[in-house]
Amino acid sequence: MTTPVRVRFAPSPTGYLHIGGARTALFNWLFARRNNGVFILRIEDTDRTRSTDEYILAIMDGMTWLKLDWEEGPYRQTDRFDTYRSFAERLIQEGKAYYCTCSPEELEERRQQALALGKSPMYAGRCRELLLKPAAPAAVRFRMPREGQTVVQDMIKGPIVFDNSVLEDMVILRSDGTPTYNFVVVVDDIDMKITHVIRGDDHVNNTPKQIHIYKAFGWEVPQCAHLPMILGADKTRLSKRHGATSVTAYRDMGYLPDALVNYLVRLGWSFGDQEIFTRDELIQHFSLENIGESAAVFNPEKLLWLNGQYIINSSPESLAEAVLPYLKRDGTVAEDAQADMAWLGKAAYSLRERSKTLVEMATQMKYYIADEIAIDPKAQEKHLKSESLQLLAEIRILIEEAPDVSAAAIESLVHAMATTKGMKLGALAQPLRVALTGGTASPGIFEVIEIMGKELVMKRLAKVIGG
RNA sequence: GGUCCCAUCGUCUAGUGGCCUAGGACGUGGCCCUCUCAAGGCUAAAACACGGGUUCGACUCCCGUUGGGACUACCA
Repeated sequence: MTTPVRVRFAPSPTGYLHIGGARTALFNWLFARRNNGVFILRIEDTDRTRSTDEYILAIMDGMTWLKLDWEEGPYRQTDRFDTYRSFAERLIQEGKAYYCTCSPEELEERRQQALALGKSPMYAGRCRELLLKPAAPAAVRFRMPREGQTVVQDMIKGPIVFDNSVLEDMVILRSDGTPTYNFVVVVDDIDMKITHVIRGDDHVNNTPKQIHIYKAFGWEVPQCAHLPMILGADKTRLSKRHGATSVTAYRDMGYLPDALVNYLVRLGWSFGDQEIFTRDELIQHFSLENIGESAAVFNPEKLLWLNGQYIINSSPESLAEAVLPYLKRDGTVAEDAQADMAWLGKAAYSLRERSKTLVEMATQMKYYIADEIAIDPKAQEKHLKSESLQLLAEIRILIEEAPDVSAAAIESLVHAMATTKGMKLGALAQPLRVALTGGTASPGIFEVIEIMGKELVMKRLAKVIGG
């Protein structure tokens, strides 16, 4: 009987859910699902000046959109300050932590001096042996061992060895009594019985410090797995200057959550040559062993391709659902309109191979829906000359008199007309396309006619031909 | 500066000592299909950072160099 897997995603609410955070959340979620474990959301808001409720909501919104559901939480660390203080108190009692009255200004000054001398800027331990009593403005520092080594057994990178001499006596309680990150993480992970800590590898240097806190309390250290970073095209850590980095920005740009998840999971994880996975396949195949060890560059073009693949493989029903919000956002469909979802599905489905995003799809759908369309001047110039207009007039009569405007029916009519005139189909199809869609690119023109319906087609032709 | 991590096509990656004249995917070029644009099919160019070992044999193991990244707060 093994202990049940419990993992957590622990973002700090100082910004929206970004690409890197989303991938960390995703890997935790996948690991939990794969192992029938529990996925916990914990908000690390001990920095009260930078954390906001708005960001907490935004993070949850992002996770919900990506369909990363959690069993427990969101826990908020600001709700747990009493717990942290009592734990810290215990450390002080046992001499494992001590009061420090050095002011931030002094510390900064000493750091600069050390740096100028080419020495390590870490806290030298001035108050370490003073056995100070709790004075008004005093921080509490953890007493790190000065000798020996600490080994982090990382599930992705293998053993990582640190000399204890490089470990700083870090502050665990600020002088205002609030706890700091490296301390609360450990208290919470134990309190929440976390079995596996899966996080970004920007935390590896924190890990040996945290290990000593576990030990100070006599606790067992969870398994840890440090994920490689996600980089921008310039190979520096992905940030705002690399363009869109928040998850919701991708929603706004018309990406499907499953596509983003698929892209993110393949950034650092692989399963042979497979590129596209269903959620179930992901859960089934996911394992920490298949995670790479090197940082990965975020490639928007591959994400775009994947999104296109997901759109192509979507059903008409799900496309209708997915694209509707964008149609409303554009004002193509009225906010309060009762949409004909079956028709919408058919229209969206016709554009699935031509839309890399839902935004592109919604844009193209305008010509199926709008009363008036703008005609591209270049297209008009090329395809709507007077001879073309005459042909269109003939086609207009053909369609007018047609008992049904199914793609097949109209196609055979127009084909026959082309044959009679000894013309190529394109000579008829292109003017028709420009007249109906306003441009030179669209789905098969007969499919377009079927979807538009006779009334709208007649209207568009009348507009172009005149009369 | 110190500590730690990393190193296969431009990018994501497969590869766990011989299966590699290094495979797949995105992107790029060409061809095919075709009423347009796509989608799709076929195809081409494109990589084991470098130097030492270990071994009968290294992309794979070890060491070093170089390069990149992260951390180095009373931020998380």
